[in-house]
Amino acid sequence: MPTTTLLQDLKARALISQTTPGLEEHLKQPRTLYCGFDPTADSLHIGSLVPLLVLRRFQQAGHTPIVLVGGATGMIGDPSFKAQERKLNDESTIKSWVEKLEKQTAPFFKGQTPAAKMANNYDWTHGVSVLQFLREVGKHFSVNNLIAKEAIKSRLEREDSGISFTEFTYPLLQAFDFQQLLKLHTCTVQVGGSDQWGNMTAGTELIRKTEGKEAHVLTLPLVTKADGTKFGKTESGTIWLSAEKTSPYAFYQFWLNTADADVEKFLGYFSFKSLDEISALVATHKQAPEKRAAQKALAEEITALVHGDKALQAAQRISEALFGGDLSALTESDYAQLAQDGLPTTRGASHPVLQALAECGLAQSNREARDFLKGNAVQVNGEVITDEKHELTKANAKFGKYHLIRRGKKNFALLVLE
RNA sequence: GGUGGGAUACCCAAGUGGCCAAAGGGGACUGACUGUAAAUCAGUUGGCAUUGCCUUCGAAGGUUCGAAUCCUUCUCCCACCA
Repeated sequence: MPTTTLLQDLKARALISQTTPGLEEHLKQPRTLYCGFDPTADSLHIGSLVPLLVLRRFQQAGHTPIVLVGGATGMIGDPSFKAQERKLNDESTIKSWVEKLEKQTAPFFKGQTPAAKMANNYDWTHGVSVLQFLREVGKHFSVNNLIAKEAIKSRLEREDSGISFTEFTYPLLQAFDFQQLLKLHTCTVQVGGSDQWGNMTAGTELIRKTEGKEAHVLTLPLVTKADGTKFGKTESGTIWLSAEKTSPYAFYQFWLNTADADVEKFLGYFSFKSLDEISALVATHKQAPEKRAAQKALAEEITALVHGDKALQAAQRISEALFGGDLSALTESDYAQLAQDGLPTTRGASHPVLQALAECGLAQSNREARDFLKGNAVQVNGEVITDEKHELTKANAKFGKYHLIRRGKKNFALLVLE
C-alpha cells in the first residue's frame, strides 16, 4: 500500500459501516482475518460478493484471509434481523451445500499471496458436548445482554412470531468460531455485513473474556439501490454466483442494467479499479449517460472476476448480437455461437408460436403466452407476431433452423429446429 | 399440559352459505415514452379452451340444491398461563 492505507481506501469506497476502535492501528501489521458464509443454498449470490471482495482487498494489502463456511451455523440459522424463525434444512443437504460453497469461494483467492485459508466451523463444533459448550461459552454471555441486541429485538417484540432457543444461540456459536479461529490461526479480525455486528462483537467479547486478547471487527454496509428495491434480484429471481444458476450472460446483463444513480457506488463496492480511475469513469459516464460506459466497465470487470474472461466474452457477444441493433445482420455462425455462448436454447420441432413461447420458457402457460401475443410483446426474428397460430417452421426460420424469439424488451430464447 | 388466536393466490390482507377465480394494497409482468435507464401513464396477474369448462382459500371427511364461509377430526404456527 502506497500512500493510502487499506482502511482509508475502504472508507472512500463507502465500504465501512462500523469498526471496533483501534482497528486502524491493529492493521499496521499483517493480520489474519475471516468472514463466514452460511450454507443456506447451493450457491452464494451476489450479496456475498461484497464481503468476499473485501477479504480479497485485505489479501492484496498483505493480510491473510480465511473463508469460513458455516457447516455448523448453517444447521442452526441466524436470527439476525429476520422476521421469522426459519425451517431447518437437513444435514445431508447442508453438507453438500458446504462443499459447493468451498469450491465456489476458493478461486477468488487463488494464486495470490499471502495464501488464503479455508475453514468449516463444523470441524470444531461437532465434537463439543452441550455441557462443555454451556460451561465454556454460554457462561460468558448474559441473556439480559443478548435480548437487548438489535438483531433479535424484532423477534421478541413481534406479535406473530417468536424465536426458538436454537436460533437464540446463534450469536454464541459465531462468537465461538471467532475464538477458535484465534486459537487455530491467530485470526484477530472479522469482517461481515452490518447485520452481523451483534454476532461479531459477541466474538470479540468472548475473546477478551476467555483469552484476554484484543480482536476487531469490521462491518460492511448493506448494498442498497437508489430506487429502494432490493439489490440482487431481477425479474427472473436472485442473481447467483454459480454459472449453473445464473448464466454468465444473465450475470453480465444484471450489472449492465445498473441504474445511473447506483453505478458510482457499485464501482466503489465491487471494482478493484483505483478511486481515481473510478471517478474518471464516472465523469465520462455523466457526459453521455446513454452510452453507459460506467455500467459496461462494471459489468465487464465483475463478470470476468466471477466467471472468467471466456465467459465474459461470450456474454458480451450475446449482448452485442441481441441489443446491438439489426438482428437480421446475424450470420449462421452467429446463431450457432449464441446457442453455444449460453443464450437459453430449446431444440425441437416446428410449433405455432403459442407453444414455442411456453416451450422456451418465455411464458409460463399458454394463457400467459396469449396475453403476450395480444400485447405486442412477442417478436420472432425481429418481427412482431400477434397471431398465436403463426407457425415457426424450417421454411421461415433463419438458415433453415433458427428462430430467435423475444418476449418483452429483454427476454430472449433461441429455438433450434431439428 | 391448559387457555386463547391464527393458516386465503408471489407477499400483506379482506371475505363468515349462493352475486367468489375470490375486494384492496404491494410486488411482478406487458405496452407507450426512453438509453436494454429513471420518472410517468395504461393494461395484465389460477389453468385449459375461440361462448364455456376445470382446479384452488392448511389437510381429510361431513352437512347442504349450493361451502373459503357451517360441523368433525387432523397438521402446523403464535401468544399467554402452568
